[in-house]
Amino acid sequence: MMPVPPQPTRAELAILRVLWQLGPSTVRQVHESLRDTQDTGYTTVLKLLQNMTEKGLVQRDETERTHVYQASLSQQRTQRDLLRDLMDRAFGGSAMSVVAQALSMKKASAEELAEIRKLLDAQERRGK
Amino acid sequence: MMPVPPQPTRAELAILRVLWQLGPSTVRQVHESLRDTQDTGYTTVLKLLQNMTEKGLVQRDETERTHVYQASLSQQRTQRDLLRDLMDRAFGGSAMSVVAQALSMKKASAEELAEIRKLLDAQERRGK
DNA sequence: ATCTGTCAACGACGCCCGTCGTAGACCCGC
DNA sequence: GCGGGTCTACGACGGGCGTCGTTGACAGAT
Repeated sequence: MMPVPPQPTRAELAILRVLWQLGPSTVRQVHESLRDTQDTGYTTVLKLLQNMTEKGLVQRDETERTHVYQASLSQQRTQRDLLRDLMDRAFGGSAMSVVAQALSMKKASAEELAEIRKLLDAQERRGK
Repeated sequence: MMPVPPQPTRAELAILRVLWQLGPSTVRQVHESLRDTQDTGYTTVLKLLQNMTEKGLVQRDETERTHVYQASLSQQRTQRDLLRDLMDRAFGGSAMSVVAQALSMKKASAEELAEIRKLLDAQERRGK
């Protein structure tokens, strides 16, 4: 039993995104949902999911003949881990630099900006 | 000549961080500066830098016997590229999700929060 | 001229990742 | 029961990455 699964690779993350969107799914479902953007063979998806099961990234229900996979960690949690990692590796651990870059990248809409302000308020309240 | 260099790997990014901090440096300098945190052999650093030269991630001045390396892209630019990539892969391209995660991760200091507000103001002004 | 240390270059290795071909198990309809 | 379709399992491969050993060139000191 792996206590905390390792970070997903690119291909693995693509699969996780499908699982988060669809919920518990079979290989076939994942493969077809992935077909739209990627063109990965069926067995490739299967192999990935097997590897991911071994790593603890997904959990497999094999009571039925066609196994059903679901992500072990929530999307939120995974996003947090990935962002934390990048923050440490590329931004010297500075959350502010990340925010600055993110803001400078895309012209956020007025609503988004307001949303962010709300987040700021909440954060400030929590901090005091 | 590579128009736009590929994304640096983990080890490569560690080296870039040193180059950004020290400015143009020799292999030895990079190696010693890296010694504090990592324990990578000298030849490993050399090999990495050679690869990175080939990829266009760094530029090499070989007029002197001991070559001098410097990063091709600025830290800002690289941070932007990396964050963009992660945003697309893990956050569905939503800058706001990234900001939210970043804020929720670390309790930012009051000064940092104020700084972010300033960024927001600037962004809003630019947007209109 | 020789020795010693520093440096770049080259080649090799082990590992992981993504990909796929193939085989075996299973189920269903005929 | 037999054949065709679906599914998992297994093994292999090619490429990239990080690591290092070794070699050869060069420079400065003795």
